[in-house]
Amino acid sequence: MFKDLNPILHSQLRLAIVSLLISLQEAEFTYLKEKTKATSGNLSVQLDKLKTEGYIEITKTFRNNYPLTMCKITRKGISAFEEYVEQLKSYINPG
Amino acid sequence: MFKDLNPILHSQLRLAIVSLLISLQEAEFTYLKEKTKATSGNLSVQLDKLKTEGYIEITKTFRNNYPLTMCKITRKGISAFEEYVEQLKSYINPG
DNA sequence: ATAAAGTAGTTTATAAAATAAACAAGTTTA
DNA sequence: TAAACTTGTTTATTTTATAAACTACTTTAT
Repeated sequence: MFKDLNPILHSQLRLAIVSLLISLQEAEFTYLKEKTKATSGNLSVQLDKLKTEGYIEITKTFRNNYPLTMCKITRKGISAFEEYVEQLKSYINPG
Repeated sequence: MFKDLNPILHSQLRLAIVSLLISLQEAEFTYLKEKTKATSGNLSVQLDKLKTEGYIEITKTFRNNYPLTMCKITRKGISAFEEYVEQLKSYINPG
């Protein structure tokens, strides 16, 4: 009847992050922060969860002397997102 | 870009409850418990939250000597659900 | 050269939510 | 009349989300 919702994706901020990365492939920390309107701390924590789950990859470099954190969606992240959407449908669509 | 997700509905159990009530109009506590596979305690707490929010009405009677708790969706609950689905679309659909 | 302000984050502490365990109040069955 | 069952509620615990505080370094102004 109701499929279990992937708890990693069933979070407003993590869902927004993954949603952005799905369409962009990759994005910078600061870009994600601006688009999601999250605080740095919250974003940092949620990115780490997504990374731990293998849904994104994080690479740290420098640009113009400043730290630059790049986040990239993985294949696992993409299919988890697609599954999550299917799970949601079991709640949204009657029957 | 991303609409805020109604936190009352952005919960696996509460979403399942409301989803069921949307199609049935009303349902008994025990029925909801069976369909959602929730524990009684969890169901009790979440029904109370939905009631407090005005999304459902709860009426308590007896049937065959046993307590009978009936839950009914309200107009407010219906429109909150519809809004929630719209909010979700801003995450799911690119653009 | 150095203090003040800014960038880009991380870590830790607090608040909120979900869940489970324990309890209540009765009913039925053996 | 005791044991087991029904239908829940309340309280305690765990998990999760969020915010506050901190780190580390850079740039700008003095």
